Amino acid sequence: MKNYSRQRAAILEMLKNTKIHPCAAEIYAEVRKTIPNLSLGTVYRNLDELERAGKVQRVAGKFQTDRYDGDITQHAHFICTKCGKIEDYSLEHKLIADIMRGRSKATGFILNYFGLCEDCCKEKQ
Amino acid sequence: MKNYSRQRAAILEMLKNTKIHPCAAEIYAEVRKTIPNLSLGTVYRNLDELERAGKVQRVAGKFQTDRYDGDITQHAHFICTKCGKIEDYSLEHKLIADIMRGRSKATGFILNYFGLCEDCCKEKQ
DNA sequence: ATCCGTGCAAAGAATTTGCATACAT
DNA sequence: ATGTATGCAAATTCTTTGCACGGAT
Repeated sequence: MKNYSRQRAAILEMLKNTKIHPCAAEIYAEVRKTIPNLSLGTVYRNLDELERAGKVQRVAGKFQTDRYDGDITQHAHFICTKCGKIEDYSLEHKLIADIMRGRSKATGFILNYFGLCEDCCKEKQ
Repeated sequence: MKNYSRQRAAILEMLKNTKIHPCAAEIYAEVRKTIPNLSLGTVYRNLDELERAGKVQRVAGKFQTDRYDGDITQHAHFICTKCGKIEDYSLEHKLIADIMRGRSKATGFILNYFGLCEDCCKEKQ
């Protein structure tokens, strides 16, 4: 996938330079400052595209709106259960080790991993 | 919260007895076999209620539809990137340790944890 | 009698899509 | 010239909500 549209490049750029893990509407509002006639549909299409190309990741969570992260290195997220803020943590962070061992005050964590299930592995194609 | 409606009890029961981590529509279809005039709004209202009461959990993920889990013990999910199937794993499972150490073939994992961020901790109330 | 939950249908929010036009190669 | 991406608006999909009625305590 090439990045030859201004829109796509600007969306990717914006995601690389923010720490707020924005949703589509927030990306739209921000990039519109540079490209005023940007449309929301274009944001959605490009987020799909960028995600499938592995240049961006959707944050796994319990949001009512998809949130995106321009940092595709392996890291953990802390998600505030009150305000929804998302913070990045390295996997080596002490807090994470504490949580995994049940020694932290955080209310909980989720560990989800991805891959092909057995059935899908068997299928040709 | 009491469980004194047939509908709520049936929804909870269904979630406790399935391993498919269903979405609201799947719960609706299943419970309707027993309570044919059940409405979808009631399913949504009860899922909210049950989640807030901690009797059920929404699965954190990248779905386009919320998925629910009647197992509220701490465990991990394996999510197939092709068909979307969700499988349960205990946190002690060897595969998880392997993934955490980068020794597994799974494409990736996410570790998200929840709690109050600093700002929200500071707020009165 | 009171409170809470329900079914139904309408409303709302988030996301996707069709189409004619415009841009990149 | 050809591919692909865009803006716009309509359409879909998922979820929430208002309201009058029914069931539980």
